[in-house]
Amino acid sequence: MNFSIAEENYIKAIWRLQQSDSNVTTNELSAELQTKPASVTDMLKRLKEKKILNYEPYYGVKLNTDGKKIALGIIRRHRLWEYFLVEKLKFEWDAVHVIAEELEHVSSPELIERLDHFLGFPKADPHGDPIPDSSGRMETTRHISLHQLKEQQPAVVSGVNDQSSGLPEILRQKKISIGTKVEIKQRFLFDGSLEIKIRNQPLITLSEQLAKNIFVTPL
Amino acid sequence: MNFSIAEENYIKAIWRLQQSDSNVTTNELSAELQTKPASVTDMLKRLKEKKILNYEPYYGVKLNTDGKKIALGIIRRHRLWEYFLVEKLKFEWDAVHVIAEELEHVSSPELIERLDHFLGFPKADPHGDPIPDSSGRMETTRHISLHQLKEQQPAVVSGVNDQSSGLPEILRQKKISIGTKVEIKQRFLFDGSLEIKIRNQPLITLSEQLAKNIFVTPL
DNA sequence: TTATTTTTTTAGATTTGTCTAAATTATAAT
DNA sequence: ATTATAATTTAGACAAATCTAAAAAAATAA
Repeated sequence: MNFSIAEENYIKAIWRLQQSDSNVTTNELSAELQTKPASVTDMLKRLKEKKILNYEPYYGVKLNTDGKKIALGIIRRHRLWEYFLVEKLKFEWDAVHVIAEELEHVSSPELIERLDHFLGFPKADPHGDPIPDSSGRMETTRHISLHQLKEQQPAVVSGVNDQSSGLPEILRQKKISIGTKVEIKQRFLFDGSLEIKIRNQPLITLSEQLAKNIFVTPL
Repeated sequence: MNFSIAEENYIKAIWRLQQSDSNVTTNELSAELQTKPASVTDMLKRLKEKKILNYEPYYGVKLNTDGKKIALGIIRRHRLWEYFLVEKLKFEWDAVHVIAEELEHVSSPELIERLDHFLGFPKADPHGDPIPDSSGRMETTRHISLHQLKEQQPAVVSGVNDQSSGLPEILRQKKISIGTKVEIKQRFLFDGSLEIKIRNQPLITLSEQLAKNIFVTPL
């Protein structure tokens, strides 16, 4: 079956919300996609017709097996293009998300297989998010946000939010990148800011906002 | 101003037809785009609103200066992507046209400038068609089809039809590629077929159909 | 030059994806 | 348990891009 760009965007959004939430509501989708709830309802009815999700009026929506497979195909295209944009075209990673959102809808399977090969079958995109293989399998790097990390618990930076711009600049300044070893030394309840230790450098301060956009894997 | 994918396809089609025809008719466009003449009329009225072409009911259409600039931007994107697909992803050139028709609508100017840089600022796409620079200028390689070449007139193959599939296979077999020196030795009026000479090889026969899809620059 | 054919446009309908406003259902609060 | 609030759906409208059928204009042929 074939999906329009609008449909693909809904599928992707449902998949993303479903990761944390299992059952996705109309309002959540409406916020995620910047459309009105009424439009979401319309689209969910159409996608239900296409048998890629379970939708019960008033009770939210969930992708079925087919729907998840389609979603992972879109994610795969998105992340491969992001990798291409950063590795080959030398974009900063905060600039690539918007462009990849367009490229991901180009629908030639052979294009994607060749792109994957050209890029050397990367396992993760520039934000640290895993790239599904052609059959939809991907590493489940279960990372949490640095904000959720326990104090004194060593961890490695494994990703950053792929939607937020301006992140590379501040991370460069703070000398944080994917792979950096970090540990929370102190947490201020007043503003949620953190004092963290990086290798043998002096303590640095991160705002709550920043810590929420950095993902880590505890060691 | 911003154009939809449908609008861009019309602009590109008008530009292409305008090359040989100056004044483009509704029916020509309808044939080129595989739509009904009535749909063409509708779209021409909308594009006239946007002031990128001159359209007089019953008297055809012509892109104005702005329209040509937009068209050349689309052509630029198309041809750069074709070059990428062949040179980097190792597609055969008859496979790339359809994919490039999708990629050409991805609308980030910075993407295209970086892609151009990454590819080394190529002057022509894999079919020999010149790539406009970022301000819309391009080499006017005035090539003619091999079918139109005069007998005994030496020429160099400078391009092939970018829309026809199966061409690389037959050209590989006949040992013809861009840059090959050719000369027509004999033309048969019966079926339009040609006997041509390539370097120091024995004469080979090309069908009229094939000769019409090969472009040459007379020497 | 008049009639016929072809081309083009107009009128009205359809699909996709969106919206607003109103109605309905579910959830939370008293 | 009833009411108020919040979430969701329905109904009806709209813009973009297409279509069919009919009307109008231009080109061609008798």
